[in-house]
Amino acid sequence: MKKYTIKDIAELAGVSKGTVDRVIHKRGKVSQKALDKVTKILGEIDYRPNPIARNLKNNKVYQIYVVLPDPKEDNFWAPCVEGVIQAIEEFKSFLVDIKLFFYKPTSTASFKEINKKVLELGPDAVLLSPLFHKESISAVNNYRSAGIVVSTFNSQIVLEEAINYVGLDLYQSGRVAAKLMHTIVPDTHDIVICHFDETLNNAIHMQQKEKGFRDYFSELNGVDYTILTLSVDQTNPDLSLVNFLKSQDKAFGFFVTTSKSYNLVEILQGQRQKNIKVIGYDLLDENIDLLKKDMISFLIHQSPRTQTYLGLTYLIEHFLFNKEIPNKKLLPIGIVNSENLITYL
Amino acid sequence: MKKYTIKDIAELAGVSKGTVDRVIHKRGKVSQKALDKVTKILGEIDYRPNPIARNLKNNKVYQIYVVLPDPKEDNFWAPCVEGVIQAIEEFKSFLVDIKLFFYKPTSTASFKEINKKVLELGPDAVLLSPLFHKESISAVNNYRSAGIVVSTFNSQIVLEEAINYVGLDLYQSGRVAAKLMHTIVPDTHDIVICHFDETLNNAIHMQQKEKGFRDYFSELNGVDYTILTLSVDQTNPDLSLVNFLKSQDKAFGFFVTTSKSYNLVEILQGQRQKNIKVIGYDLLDENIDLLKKDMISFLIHQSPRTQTYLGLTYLIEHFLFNKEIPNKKLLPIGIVNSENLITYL
DNA sequence: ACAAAAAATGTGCTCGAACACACAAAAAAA
DNA sequence: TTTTTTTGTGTGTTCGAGCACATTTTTTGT
Repeated sequence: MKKYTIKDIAELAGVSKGTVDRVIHKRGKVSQKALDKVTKILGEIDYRPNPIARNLKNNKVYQIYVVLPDPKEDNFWAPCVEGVIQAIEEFKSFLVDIKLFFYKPTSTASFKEINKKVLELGPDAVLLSPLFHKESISAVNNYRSAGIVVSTFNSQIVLEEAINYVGLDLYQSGRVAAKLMHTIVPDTHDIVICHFDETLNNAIHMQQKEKGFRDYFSELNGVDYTILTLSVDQTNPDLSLVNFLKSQDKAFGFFVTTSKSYNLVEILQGQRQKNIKVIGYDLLDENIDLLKKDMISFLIHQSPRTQTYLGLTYLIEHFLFNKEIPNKKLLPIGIVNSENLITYL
Repeated sequence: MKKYTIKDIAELAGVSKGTVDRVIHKRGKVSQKALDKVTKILGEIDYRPNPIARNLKNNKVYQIYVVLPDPKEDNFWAPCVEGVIQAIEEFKSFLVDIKLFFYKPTSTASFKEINKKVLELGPDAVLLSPLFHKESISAVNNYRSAGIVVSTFNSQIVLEEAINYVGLDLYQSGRVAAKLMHTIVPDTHDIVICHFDETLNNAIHMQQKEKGFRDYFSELNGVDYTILTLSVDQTNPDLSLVNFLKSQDKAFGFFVTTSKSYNLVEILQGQRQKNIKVIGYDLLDENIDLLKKDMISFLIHQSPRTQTYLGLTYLIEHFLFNKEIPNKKLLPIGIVNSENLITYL
């Protein structure tokens, strides 16, 4: 499998490399005769420009900025930062400059402000966690008008034109949780879906997960579970939750749609019969601890670290080597128990 | 974060780029004075040679050969070939040449023959599936004496010097299966470990998995399961298996240590009570079918496709960009049920 | 002191693509 | 026909590292 260069083509076509260049890039003036000669050769061989030579000539430092919630505000985002750091480390020698920008996950104003700032700095690409749907669409459009490539991770947003996304199919993850619940909870017992988030700013996430969860059970024949939904936010503090849980004597399986399973387990502790089953999301330290103690049966892993790492490598390799960015990269939905846990850390 | 070039260093140190080159590569003669000047600058700045320029100058087509069992003989290996094809596709434009070599998974002679052939061809690197332990060690040593880089995948072999490995921790995967079994099978029931392989050439694999499985249960306190082991090979055909299973009335959970779960389910079908639980390995079409029908509870995913893909990218990026090859890359042990199945395909 | 050898250092070319620029050939205008 | 413009084509430089070769400086031997 011979690798052809522009010079090779020039010789084969009996023209100079300048002419070949003009034909390939459709720039400048080329006579019909020369065009024919070169396109003939181009059709006969499989010419792929050497991405390394191209990049060397380019000699540009690409600016890629990552916009995500501050992990100090919500620990869920800490692994995302690790993924970014890993990418920085791995591409240190290359002409890329990766910078992190944090916003407050509880504040749309902060989100807008940071995106404005990033837009002004004018990077080549932005990897964005589009937590707030409306504001994200506007931010993405602004970036695009400025010719900035945008990729998203963790939550999908809907736009007319497709946008690059790395993350989970959240609806499907709800179905996965349901299947697990179905496997471990006898069908005479009740199930509670808990939307456990202090600010409810993960609303879209939680809805998609709930839908997947409920769809699974409603598609089952001959089995009827009772499934309740419980939303907890700032206007609905722990006390009311405790009261609710007390009143639901039969509830047996709990599906927590956020990373706050540990919060639920804490409240349930001692409160009810020991034999309840909890399925939740994310490998936070608090959750890991309870998973090991069998107080959480399964955790669904959203691979936050992989999301940012992959999102970044796609962008970097696009700029450096002209690789195509996959439009939609859905990561495997990881089912984690106490034994395969370490293989995910 | 400025990126320095050799020319930059030469100017800063007041010498020519030739001298800087000699200092960096410790070749040729350099005066103490010049050495000091250059090392001083080198200590002050963070110089990283541009891997792209280096590779361009190199201008060598790296030969990387993949040696694995013929997927026509055992379908387990088909995804491995897909992983190789994906890597070929992705690095088409680069100066790498990836070739596939198949051996018969039932024949050590074939394994030796193929490795001899590959050794004679003298590639730059070999990605090897070391199915036969003794023969693999000898093959790896031969490659190394010839200065060929070797990486392995799917099964780990033990050597004095470390060898690159991409794959699962098989012992741990046995523990994962045990934990799952523990979650879905009441402790009054018996469990059978099935080593289901026509030729028993996966002996090491199966032993590691069994050990992990048994260790998990023996570490449990206050619960005693009865765990039986059943080996099936050519000298022990289906009939004897059927007889065995008939005699074990209490057996309830089955752990199949190979990808042949479908074989077990086929035999069990109609033979015994319906409510048995099977946990096995690998997303073969036959297994997937049974997983969807709930006749297999969980499949453990060994990510064969990812194993070869990753193993290859490590080698390629090592040659092209001087990246370090991770000595041991243990992939997450994927727990697969009917709902997260599609996210693994 | 002077030539020869050895040591130290600088210069220049290569890799492949990209692109500026110079120059030639053909076509249009004088 | 000559001049000017348009169109077409080839040459040469750049990017950074690597390495061969040329050149300069120092050391050694007589």
